[in-house]
Amino acid sequence: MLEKYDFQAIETKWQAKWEADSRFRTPDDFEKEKYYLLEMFPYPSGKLHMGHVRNYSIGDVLDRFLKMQGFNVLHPMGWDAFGLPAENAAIKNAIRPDVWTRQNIKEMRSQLQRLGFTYDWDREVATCHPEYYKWMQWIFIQFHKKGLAYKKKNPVNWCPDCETVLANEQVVDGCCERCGTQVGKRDLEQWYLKITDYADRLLENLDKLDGWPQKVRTMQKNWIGKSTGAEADFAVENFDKVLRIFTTRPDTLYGVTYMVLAPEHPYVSELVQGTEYEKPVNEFLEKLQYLSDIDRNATTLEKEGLFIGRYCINPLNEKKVPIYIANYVLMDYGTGAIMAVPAHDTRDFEFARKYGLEVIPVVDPHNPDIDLYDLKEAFVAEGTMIHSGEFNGLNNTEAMVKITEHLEREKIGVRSVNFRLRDWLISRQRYWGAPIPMIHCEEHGWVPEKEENLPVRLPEDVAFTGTGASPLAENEAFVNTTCPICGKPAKREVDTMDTFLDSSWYFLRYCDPRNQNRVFDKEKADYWMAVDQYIGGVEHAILHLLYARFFTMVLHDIGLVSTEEPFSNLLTQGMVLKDGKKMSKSLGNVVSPEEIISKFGADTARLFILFASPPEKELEWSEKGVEGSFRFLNRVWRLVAEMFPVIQGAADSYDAVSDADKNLSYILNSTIKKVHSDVREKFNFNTAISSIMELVNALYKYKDGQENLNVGLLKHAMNSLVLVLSPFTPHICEELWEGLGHTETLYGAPWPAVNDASLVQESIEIVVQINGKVREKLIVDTDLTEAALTEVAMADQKIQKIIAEKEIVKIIAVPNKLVNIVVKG
RNA sequence: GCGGGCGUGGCGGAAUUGGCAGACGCGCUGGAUUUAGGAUCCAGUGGGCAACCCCCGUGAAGGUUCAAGUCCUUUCGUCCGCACCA
Repeated sequence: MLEKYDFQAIETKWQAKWEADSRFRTPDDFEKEKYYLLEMFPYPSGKLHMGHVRNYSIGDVLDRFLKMQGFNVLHPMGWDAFGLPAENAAIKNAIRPDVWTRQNIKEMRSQLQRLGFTYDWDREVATCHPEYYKWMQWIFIQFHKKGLAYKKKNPVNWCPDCETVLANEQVVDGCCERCGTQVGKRDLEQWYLKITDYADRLLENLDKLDGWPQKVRTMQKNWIGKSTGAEADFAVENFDKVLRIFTTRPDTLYGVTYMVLAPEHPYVSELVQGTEYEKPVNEFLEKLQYLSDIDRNATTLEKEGLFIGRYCINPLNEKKVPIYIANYVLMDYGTGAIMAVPAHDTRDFEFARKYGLEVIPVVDPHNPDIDLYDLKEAFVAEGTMIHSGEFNGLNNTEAMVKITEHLEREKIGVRSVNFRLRDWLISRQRYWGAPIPMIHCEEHGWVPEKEENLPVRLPEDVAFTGTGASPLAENEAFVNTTCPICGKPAKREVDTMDTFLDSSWYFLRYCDPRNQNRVFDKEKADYWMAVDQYIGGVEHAILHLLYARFFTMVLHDIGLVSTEEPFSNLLTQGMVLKDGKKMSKSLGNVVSPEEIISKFGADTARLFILFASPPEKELEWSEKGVEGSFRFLNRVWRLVAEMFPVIQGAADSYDAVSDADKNLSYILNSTIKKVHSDVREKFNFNTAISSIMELVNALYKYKDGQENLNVGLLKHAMNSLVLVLSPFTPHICEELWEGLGHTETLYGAPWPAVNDASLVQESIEIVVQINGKVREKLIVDTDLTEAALTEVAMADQKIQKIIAEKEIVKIIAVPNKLVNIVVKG
């Protein structure tokens, strides 16, 4: 064994050995109990950052730990390799995106290996690889067959900087999620996936995902945004069409005092044509066009509207109400038209106030503090129906049902459900993505490429000018093809897929990554799926996780896999901060993993990251903290090295003779137990590590404080220490394990057994309180009864002194914990 | 505005779920050893007090309880998500 803790030599040695022995390959052993452990795969941007190191260190501890528990663990890694940065690099540095990406993958793969992670590299996938995107295209065609992929012309979010469209989900505060540029609108014909068909299931299943953080479930729930209500038809005076509105409050129909259309509503121009209102309406529309989405959607935006000179008739009470257009009504939700009930809707109330519109209360709160006829704000809570004809006196929630039924009976409305979730726009006007495998034929329209012709390969000779349109459109050899149906000349789709499609099923491909004939084998997928533990950043709470759920459901429905939900348990790890801020180049506070590894080693880097904070919390990077972790590993190293000659040849078994033996044995066994439960049940790696530190402290104390060392106990303690520490810092532990005389590698060695007998203590310290304040601590026999405990406590001199002259009101005794004496006077 | 989380020493963070607040680590103070040390070891380290076996202390205020960091009510601060979704 080496004299000094030479982490560099040790880490290189064991990484090479693991690799040479193929230690991390996972067989499809259907007989064994499986555990599918997955961390979100990275985009190969060039180098790993600390967030990656944290994410993958968490996963690696679990892998190593679970292997020790005997599970067949699938722990794969791959690359989310399509995407814009590669293309930008192509434009900027005149390097091909595939070359750039491959270089980055190579670099990052070697960084991952330098951290000692247990990935099964035989299962590596890269989404930009034709073997992968072939099946991506195949899946797209299956979606198309099921009617879940369609093309539609629509105003779409357009990022002028990235020069591509964005899904609604990729627009953050009206800006491009990636580059922050303000997003505009463009009318384009684009491919969509019908995720809205699955809205209800995506929502309902959330309740079953109890292994997910509540926060993520809530975010998805809000994103899907289901609201139940009714649609109702309002006739328009002197107009042949009816206006259909959507409301979640059909109970307030009698309180309607005006109507509001989205300015883009298709009826608006007809309604004002040739009237004095035409001009102001057009001006209003024009003004609105100049408003970006960001302003248009802000709640702070002053509500503005315009009467358009027309009236419509409330179908329930025949009341004639004016029609407005206003900036707060959106065309792309509901029907683009609302009935306004200012008494019971805050937005309508605000608008009515501004334009002096009538307010009619129809729900009575029975609250003396609220003057229904001089409302200060809209009343939106429950109450009793008033001014509502035959519905008067009902509770308003009952009235909702009754009025909806009435609408349906009279054929003037229907029960209706609306979702905020929109269909997923997946076309991207970019090069570096999977080509959408569709062909346009003059005669047959859009036709999928024949499956036997997949993949539709990305051509390599493409010019990147950086100007708007899809680069593939310039490549005639790519564009010109023949119709799969009639064989006549036809043109390929030149847009590529949103990269979120690639990452929506990669976890399924890992189950059978080299399959040439099928997307994946069902038996293998059924064995491995669902992912037992998924780990990644919370920034993917909505997009990626929702899309992946959607894909898995569709693939389930097609019969490709039995699982409907892909991820049973989800852990969202916190960010890595420096000086309280997110590490970023612009702030200049980035700590590079490489630097830490070369200075302290991978084990220290992993240990610090796991020790400094629980995984789901933010982690504050601390150079001093890293040094502390390094110090601890050195302390372990010296301890084992010093004990090695002492315990050499001893058996790994012992009788605890002295009190010190018993004490050490107790600490040892409770540490093994605690590390197990901290890791397995709670992912509390920080407390697991701190208890190992306590064990090391106890071992130092034991060895320095004893005349007669119990060598069997020490041998067992050293072996156990190395075992329980190994998931966190595998390299040093392998080296120590070897030094302790083991010939098999530590990876996959069984977890040490807990000796329950050692955990039973003869005596225990209890606390004696007077009126809830600790006054004395006593060592007593374990498991004393309440009566016996009380007796011991009362007999104590100090306690006697304090309670003398006082009246004892009550005594509470909790075995093995405390006695509380309540006194008066 | 709505929804969710979080407030504990100088710092990162513990506390078997109502039972000794501050584990473990960082930092700091003193000492030992060393030619030297940013190495190692020992002791101390929430505040107050000359001192204690005393008093105070988990953002603030109130409550429940023999007992509250933990439960309830109110409130302040902070972070995150959604944000005119009818």
